[in-house]
Amino acid sequence: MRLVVATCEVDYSGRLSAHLPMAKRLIMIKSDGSVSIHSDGGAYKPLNWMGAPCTLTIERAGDDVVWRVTSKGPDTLRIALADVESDQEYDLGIDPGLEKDGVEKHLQELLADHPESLRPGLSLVRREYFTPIGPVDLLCRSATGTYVAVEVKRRGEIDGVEQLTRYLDLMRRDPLLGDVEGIFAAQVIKPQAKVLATDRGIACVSVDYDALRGLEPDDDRLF
Amino acid sequence: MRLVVATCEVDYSGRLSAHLPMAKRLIMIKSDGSVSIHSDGGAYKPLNWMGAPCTLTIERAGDDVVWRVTSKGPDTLRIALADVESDQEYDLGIDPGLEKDGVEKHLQELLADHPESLRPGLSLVRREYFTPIGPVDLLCRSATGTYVAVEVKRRGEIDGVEQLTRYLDLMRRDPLLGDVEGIFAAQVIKPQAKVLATDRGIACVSVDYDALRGLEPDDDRLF
DNA sequence: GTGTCCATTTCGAGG
DNA sequence: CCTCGAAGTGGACAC
Repeated sequence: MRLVVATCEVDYSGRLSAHLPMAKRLIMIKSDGSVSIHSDGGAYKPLNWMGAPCTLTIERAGDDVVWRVTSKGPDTLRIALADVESDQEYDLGIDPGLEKDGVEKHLQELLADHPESLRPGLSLVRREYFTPIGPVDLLCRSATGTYVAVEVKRRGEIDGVEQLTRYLDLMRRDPLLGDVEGIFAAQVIKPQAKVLATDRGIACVSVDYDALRGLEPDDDRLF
Repeated sequence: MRLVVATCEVDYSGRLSAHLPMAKRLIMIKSDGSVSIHSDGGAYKPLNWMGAPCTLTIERAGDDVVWRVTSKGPDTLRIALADVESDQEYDLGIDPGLEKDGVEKHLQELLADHPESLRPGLSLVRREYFTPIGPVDLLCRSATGTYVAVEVKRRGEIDGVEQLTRYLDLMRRDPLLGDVEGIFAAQVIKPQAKVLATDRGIACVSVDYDALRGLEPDDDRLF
């Protein structure tokens, strides 16, 4: 990885056009050739970038040095360097990578193992029940035999309600299923999503992730 | 901005749990306090990060130094530093900021100038036609006088169809408009979105951005 | 401030 | 390889 701190002016042309006036910034060049230009503010997103694969060519225009970064497509990044304050290269090697835990998939697994936590008497028919427009997270059945489609989200927002609504519309046309109820399950459900769901006759359940995890045998929790 | 290149081990706990094994990485600390940890691969997204506002406290555990970055909420980033290869501070000042041009808005402008490219005989009534739930990109009228609502997207996905559907539902209740047809226009329309649109009687049009631009007088294209 | 929608999204899974 | 949905999404604009 090469780190350059320099006063520079940047122009991007490709999917859109963008321009950065002359100012001091950090230019990060990864060993795969990708380039990103960071300011000292904002979140982690760089001001401009070019993802790999790409090539860097250097042009000299009088006192100025211009880097041109090009990809296969029409994307071009032009970096005009005025003053270079620092230019250093580091050998970081390949990263062992990130281990995650606690996303939607895990929540879905937990609920698949404990459907009764969503509603007493509920039993699992299958996970990822396939419909022509995509898989329903959980297909369950109530004590009375009615099918119940469950959409699982980490955060319950309006999109998730729309998604479940589409599934329900489709499933209710299937004579093999008959009537299908809907449950929208999430750790936190936003008020607007709750209003929309209720208006459509969809039940909302707030899921306690830690409590659910407590119900599990804790084989794979310690690592 | 402070740049530290160091062998480190990182743990994040908050919205999820994540762990990074010991390896050499770049740690970027911006002047607003935000921290991001980058490897020498992948796109611009860091492996771990903590957005501002947050506070960094330093703990010493024998030979090791541990940085603890905490936000208001439950988010915590724990960085255990083994070897520090470089640690430098730069004063970048505030960035003058990015100037963009040429996204969905431009596509909408082009289509507003050439509605007949969407369907022969179509004429523009107005751009950004306001409804209580948001603006319709283009309101047009067909040769026969029927109103046509057009939703413009760079990439046509299922969300866009939902959006147009909501607008159409609302507009069709307006006796002043009468029947309203829908056109979903995008540079590329995904198959699932096309299926949903068709199922709802919404026409799909793939837009050739470059061809449209060719129809324009090219005053403002050169700069 | 909250809500909503776009993004040069990035990232991962699955067919 | 593409397609799709999720993200600790981030960012901009409207209300």
